[in-house]
Amino acid sequence: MSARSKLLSDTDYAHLADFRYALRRFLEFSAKAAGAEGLTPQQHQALLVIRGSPGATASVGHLAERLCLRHNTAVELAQRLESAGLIARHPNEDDRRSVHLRLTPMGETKLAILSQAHRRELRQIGPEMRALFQELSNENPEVS
Amino acid sequence: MSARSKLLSDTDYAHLADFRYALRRFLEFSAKAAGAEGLTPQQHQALLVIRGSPGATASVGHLAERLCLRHNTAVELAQRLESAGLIARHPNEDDRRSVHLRLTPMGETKLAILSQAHRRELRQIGPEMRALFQELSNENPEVS
DNA sequence: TGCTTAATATCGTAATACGATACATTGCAA
DNA sequence: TTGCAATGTATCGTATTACGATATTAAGCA
Repeated sequence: MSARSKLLSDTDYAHLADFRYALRRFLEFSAKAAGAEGLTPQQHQALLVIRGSPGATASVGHLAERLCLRHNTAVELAQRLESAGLIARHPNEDDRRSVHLRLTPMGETKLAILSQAHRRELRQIGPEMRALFQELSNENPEVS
Repeated sequence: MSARSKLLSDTDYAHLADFRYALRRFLEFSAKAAGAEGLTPQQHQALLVIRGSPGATASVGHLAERLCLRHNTAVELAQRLESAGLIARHPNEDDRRSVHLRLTPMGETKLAILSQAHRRELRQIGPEMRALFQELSNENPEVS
């Protein structure tokens, strides 16, 4: 019975699939919202990382870490954000290898709009997501 | 006060950022797990959609819908899955425009391995995710 | 000073999602 | 039944972007 319980039933697969579908719809919502503000999804998330970091500032390396990206990808993303006028680079006086990324007023405004919309959406889907986690956690309850 | 409550504090941004970070780490876990089985993330998710659909079969259109992709992208994805020997196409007798996509034994095996790992991971992060939803839902509690 | 490490930057490449478009089949209406 | 719009799948060219490999600059330390 404990060996059997590791196998997945049709229902288990359906639950996993439903969870991923919910996730994708959220990401789709997020991408559309970003697009409505003229941002790519990654640009939006980069702004959120920066704004959500201590002092509302982040280094390129920190950005990479929080976005689960390689350093060079974060560099390119930061360059595009700067070109778009959404962030500014400030020299780091303490370590001149490093750079402080900070939002411009335009970046602030767009992120504020997006974040309000996202908080609303997350509150909407919260109950469904919690239920999905519940279902996934309750299947085959006491199994190694 | 009801106008003020729509604005976001530093903490609000941090919570949103933490939530997205948790999401990305899960997606990163998922991508790595798929890669360990020789699959791209989209291939894995396509297998899950098909397997989780009624009758363990799905049309290209249904695949597109559940993956939040355009039809043509789903076609290409299905082609790559077929080339990789992970799915097979079966003619739909009822509607010859349509195709039934179904997992091959190899697809079944790899999806089973991945799904067990994912269920484990989701049970792990479930409490954290629930807490994050909680925090997001509890900020500025009674606001339009 | 010289060496190692760390942070950011540059460049070429590959993967993939998309728009536009085409083709085949179905179903409906006249 | 014939014609036409709608539906499902397929093809092709393009653009974006994440990556690996590599380079550059600065810090830390023996």
